[in-house]
Amino acid sequence: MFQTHFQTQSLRPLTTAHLAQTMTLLSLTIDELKEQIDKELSSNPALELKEERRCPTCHRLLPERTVCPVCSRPQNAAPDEPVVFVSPREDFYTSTHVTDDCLADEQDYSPVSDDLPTFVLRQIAPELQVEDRKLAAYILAHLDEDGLLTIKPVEVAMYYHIPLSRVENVRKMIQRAEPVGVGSVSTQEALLVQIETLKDTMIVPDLARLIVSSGMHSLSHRQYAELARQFDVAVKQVQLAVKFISENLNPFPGRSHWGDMRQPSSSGVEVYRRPDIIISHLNDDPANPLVVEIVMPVCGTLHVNPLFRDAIHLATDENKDAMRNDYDRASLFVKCMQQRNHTMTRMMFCLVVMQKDFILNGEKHLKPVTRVSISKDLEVHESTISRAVSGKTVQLPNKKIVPLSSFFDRSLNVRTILKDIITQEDKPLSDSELVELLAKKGFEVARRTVAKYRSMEGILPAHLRRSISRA
DNA sequence: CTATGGCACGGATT
DNA sequence: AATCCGTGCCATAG
Repeated sequence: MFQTHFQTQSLRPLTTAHLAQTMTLLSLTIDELKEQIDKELSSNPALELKEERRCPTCHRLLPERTVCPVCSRPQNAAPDEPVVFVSPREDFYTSTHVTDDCLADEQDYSPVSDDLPTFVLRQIAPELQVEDRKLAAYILAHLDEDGLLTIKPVEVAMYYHIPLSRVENVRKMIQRAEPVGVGSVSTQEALLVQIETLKDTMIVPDLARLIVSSGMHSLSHRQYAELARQFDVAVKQVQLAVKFISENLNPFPGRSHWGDMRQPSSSGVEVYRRPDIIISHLNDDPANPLVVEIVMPVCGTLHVNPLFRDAIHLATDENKDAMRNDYDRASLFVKCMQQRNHTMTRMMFCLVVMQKDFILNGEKHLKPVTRVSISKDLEVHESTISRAVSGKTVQLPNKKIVPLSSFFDRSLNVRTILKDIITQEDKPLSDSELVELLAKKGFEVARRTVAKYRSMEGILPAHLRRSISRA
C-alpha cells in the first residue's frame, strides 16, 4: 500500500554480482559508504561524479530529478505524506572519528552534534602537547557508552611503547574535562575524580570520600549498616553521605551529558556518528510536511562517464579488455548504488508513515514494529531490511540523533513511560507498584521486566531514589 | 515477608 | 543458526 510512486520493477537486480554488491552497499553506514565511493572513484576512471543542479528556492542539490522533490512535491503524493529522497550533502560531512583532523585548531565542522570523544578532545587539545594528542584520541576512542574506559592504561602504554606515567598524565586531563570523570577505569575512580573537582566549589563530606574510596562494595549493595560499622559512625551519617553521593556524583560520566541524544544500546560504540538519514520539517516549520533525506556522503550523483564508453572503441586491443572491465565495474557500481538508495527510500517512506507519532511526539508514541512486517510491506527479504537498518542513525526533527534500530525497539515506549512515571512521582515506587501503574496505561509487563528497564535506563532502585538530578 | 538482582530458559528476531 | 529479550524462579538483603 505504500509503494504508491515507487516502481520496483525497473531496479530489480539482474545478476548475482549485482545482488551481492547491493547487499553490501546497503549495510554500509555513511562513513563506510563514503570510503567505498572514494575508493571506487579513484580506482576506476570510468566512474564519474557529476555535480547536479541546485533547487533555486531551497538550494538543495537535485540528484535525479529536475524538479525539486521538496519544494515541488510529486503530484501524486498526498499532502501529509512525507517526502523521501536521496540527498547529496557533502557539505554535511564532518569528520567523526577522532583523528588528527579533529585536532586542528578552531576548525568549524558544523556538525549537528559532537560525539563524546570529540567533545572531550576539544576541551583539552589546547593544553595538550602535540605529541600527546593522538594518545588522547586513542584513549577517548576506547570509551564505553557510560564514558568509562574499556581498555587498561597499561595496554595503551604498551601499544605506543611509552611509559605508563605519560598515559596517566593524559588520562588525568581527560578526567578533569567535562563530563567530569570520563575516561576512568571504573565507576569508583570516576566518583573519586568528581569528588576532587567538587572540592574546589563546595564542601564534600569526608565520609562520602571514605565510602567511595574504600567502601564501594558495600555501597553498591546498600549495606549501610556495614558501612557504619566499617567507619565507626552512625547509620544516619552514612545515609547522609550516600545522599550526597547520589545527588552530586555520577558513576557514569557519559550518561548525564549524552544520555539525551543517545539510546543506551549496550553495543553503542557507533551511536555518536552523524546521521545517515535526516528527518526534518520543510524549513523547520512544524506545519510543513516531513522531509526525509537519505544522506549521500558525496556531492552530486555517480554515473558512468559517457566519454569513457566511447573511448573504448578507440583504444588499442591491449587496453580494451581493461577498459571494458572498468566500464562494467563502474556501471555495476552505479546500478547497485541506485538499488541501495531505492531500497532505503522505500523503507524510510514506509517507516516514517508508520512511526509518524514517534517522530513528532517522542519516544512514548513508538509503535512496536518488526523488521519482518516492513519487509512484507515492501516485498523484499527480511534480511534486506536488517542490513538497511543495522548501524544506521537518524536525525529527528528535534535534532536528536538516534539509531535507526530504535524504530524497531519493542520496549522503548514502555521504558520512556516508565521514566516519566519515576521522574514525576515524588514518592519512591517499588517495582511491583510500577507494574500496576504501567498496566493502567495499557502496558502489560512483568515485575522482573520493570527491574530490567530500570537498570537499562540507569535508574536506581526504590531505596536510593530521592531527587535524581537530570540535566 | 517484601523488594531486588542473578541465572537461565523459551520464544521471537535477525 | 545465532542472538536478543521478556520472564519465571530462587537467593539474598533489609
